[in-house]
Amino acid sequence: MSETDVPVALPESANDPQASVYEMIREDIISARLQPNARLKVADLATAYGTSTNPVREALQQLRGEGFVVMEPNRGARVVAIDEDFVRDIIEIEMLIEPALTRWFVTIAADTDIADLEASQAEIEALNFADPRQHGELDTRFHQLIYDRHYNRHAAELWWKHREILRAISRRFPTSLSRRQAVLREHRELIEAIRAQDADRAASVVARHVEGSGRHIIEQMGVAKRNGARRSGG
Amino acid sequence: MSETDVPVALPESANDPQASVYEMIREDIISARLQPNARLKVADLATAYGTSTNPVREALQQLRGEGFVVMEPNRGARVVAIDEDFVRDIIEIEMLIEPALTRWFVTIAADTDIADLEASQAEIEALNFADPRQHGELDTRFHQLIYDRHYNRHAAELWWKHREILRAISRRFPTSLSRRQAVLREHRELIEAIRAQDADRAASVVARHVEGSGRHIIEQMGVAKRNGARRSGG
DNA sequence: AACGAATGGATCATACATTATTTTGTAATT
DNA sequence: AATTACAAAATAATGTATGATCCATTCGTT
Repeated sequence: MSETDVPVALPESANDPQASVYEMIREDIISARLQPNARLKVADLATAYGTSTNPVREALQQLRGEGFVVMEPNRGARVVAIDEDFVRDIIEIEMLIEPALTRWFVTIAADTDIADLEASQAEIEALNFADPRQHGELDTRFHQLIYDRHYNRHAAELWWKHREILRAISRRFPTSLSRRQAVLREHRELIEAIRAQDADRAASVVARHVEGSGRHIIEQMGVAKRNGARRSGG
Repeated sequence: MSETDVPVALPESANDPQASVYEMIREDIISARLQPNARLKVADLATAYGTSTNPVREALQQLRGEGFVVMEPNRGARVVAIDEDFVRDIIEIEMLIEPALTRWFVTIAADTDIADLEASQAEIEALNFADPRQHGELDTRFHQLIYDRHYNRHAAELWWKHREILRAISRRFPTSLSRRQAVLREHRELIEAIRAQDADRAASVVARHVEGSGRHIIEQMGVAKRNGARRSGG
């Protein structure tokens, strides 16, 4: 058997009969049920997800366009390696884009917008990280309130794409206590800066927020990797 | 017939028998042979490009991932409108990314790198915009010397994707004399800043370069649109 | 206007053909 | 015996063809 030729680790996110093949494969990549560098054989996937090969082929193309899958001509598809570099790359791009999107929001934010942000933040604080998955959704919604308002749909969609990847990765790891505190603090600080119409401050808070998020994810990935290596005998 | 239901304007970029369906459709979208908002019917495309439907469907998924095509469930694909907003969106993102990539290059550039840049610039000046297409290639190569060195492959690939779109659009329009001068001037200035290890200056030159490029494209698009409207009776 | 049939076309399911890659087996060479 | 070279077989990607099903729009009727 070759290098990382994962032995058909039956994916089985095929619970939701509503989900498309694309969504299921994507979910399985993100949740690491389909491991990094695993070969994605069309026929295997088709049987695993209970469809024909046609939808699988299209799903793989789509996933390639979104960066979840890499393909070589005549050699098929593989799961992209979501490693520290991958996260760092995305975070660096977000550290450029999110502050820019935030600046625009500061210039157009009305009282109702700020009220929405506060309501969203209140939900986050009420949940208090009890459910990682739900926290991820609330946190995403908080930032979405800011970025969805931007006229640059390309940039907003780029954020969304990156966000979904990062959220999915984060879901696999616990959030440290210090990171929890930082998240809440930075959110409050961001709302303050927006209320004060201080674009520079808002932008710098966001940059710090994104960087901290990335740093935390990468640290957690390192922890997981070390643990994984230790128990990889089973 | 519905709104923009382009009447099967036989694409026919099917000259190159080597090119994949994906490449041909992409080329036809970029060169506006497939017009904005045109419906992309799988069966039509298959016959037009001389393939079966399967490769077409896969190509469309890929193009969707790259933003050339928009799809609605059960309603198929359409060519995305490459209008002023589209260009502005991309340019704004590039105005964030390219300066950042450039800063890194300044920190690692060796004498040979600068020599490469100068050689590339010499080629550009020798051609002196005689062939728009070739100029586009040389100009792309010039910037590629800088960006390909970056460790952030995601960012570099994002640049490349955007670059190809912009280059293709530019090819449709002439370059004004003032823009030609600005391009040459800014390239030289960039080389100077890199040689002087002045990251700030290099970054600001690049930002200006990108912005000017976008402004020029958008102006030319406006000219073309007005001309097109006038002769749209034929 | 409301409703149901007819249509066009996307999407999905199969089956098969073709081609490129990888593996495997065998023989020749060192 | 180990290594290299190469042919044959297996594997899997890619392309073709065809029919079924589902969805959205159009059209005719009430």
